[in-house]
Amino acid sequence: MARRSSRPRPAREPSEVVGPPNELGGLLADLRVAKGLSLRQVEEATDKAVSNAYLSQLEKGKIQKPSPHVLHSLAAVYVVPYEALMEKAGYLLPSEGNAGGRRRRLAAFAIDDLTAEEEEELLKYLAFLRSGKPSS
Amino acid sequence: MARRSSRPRPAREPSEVVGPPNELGGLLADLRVAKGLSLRQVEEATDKAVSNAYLSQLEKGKIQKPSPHVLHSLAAVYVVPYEALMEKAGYLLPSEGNAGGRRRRLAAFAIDDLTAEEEEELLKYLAFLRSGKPSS
DNA sequence: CTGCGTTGCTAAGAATAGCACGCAAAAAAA
DNA sequence: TTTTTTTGCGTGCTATTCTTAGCAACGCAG
Repeated sequence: MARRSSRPRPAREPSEVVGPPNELGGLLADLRVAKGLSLRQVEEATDKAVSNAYLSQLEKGKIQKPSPHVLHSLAAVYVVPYEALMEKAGYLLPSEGNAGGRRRRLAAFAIDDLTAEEEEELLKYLAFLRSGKPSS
Repeated sequence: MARRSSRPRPAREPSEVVGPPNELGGLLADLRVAKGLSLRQVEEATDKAVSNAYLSQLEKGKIQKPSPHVLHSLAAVYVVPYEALMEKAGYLLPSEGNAGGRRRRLAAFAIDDLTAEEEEELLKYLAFLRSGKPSS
């Protein structure tokens, strides 16, 4: 299997967000044992969102990129913050959640008060404005 | 700076992590058009991290759970912060990303690249939007 | 000892993310 | 016009996530 027809491509690394590969599994296992919970108890605590079998694979490092939905459920059971698990899974850089060092001045008008609907309307209008102009 | 407290807050079901189903596709399409980029130009801009074919399916709502890795790449191309796409994809609750209480009401989509004229046009349009619409 | 329940774990499969390839239509060039 | 390029989008296909059953080992009554 895994027979490539032909890939002359230099096998580009997708340059991922970041990621320690296997440490997540051990962390999840430690968290569970620290809470004194069994695999099935965790499954029950997540309201069947994470099966005990899948959690086992997760802890043994057989899953490389668990869905954020799973991480969120587990973060709720073990009390750790969701961000921490996301970071361990390689979905977030160590301090990516609150950069804020960029984008300043132009946002000076009322965008802080935008509702989601207004945001989308503005975006569509901007798309219309620029529909013929490649920037720069 | 007057504070608009009359934001129509959409009720949310406390069942799932979050539940905007298909809104992500339209948002991504709007962002791309607003930048004046084609599907293949975005693929190129992400350094082949997101194929044009997949981006098409993404914009048409055929993909339900895109990987955060994809969202990260797209957030880099369109200037929108990573958090925003994660939230639209249903991976984050509207105020989950920042535990420090720092409220970064983003909605700063392509604002970094706005020209002065575009900013003025947007401001006018926003004024128009808000003058004609009662709060739902 | 023989059930009976719980533990972690695995095998096999269903479901889906994501990509390479290619096509029809629109746009641009000739 | 015709030809070429670019556009978005559909079609297989692979890799991976996640699920449903089930297994072997353990402890504890009876």
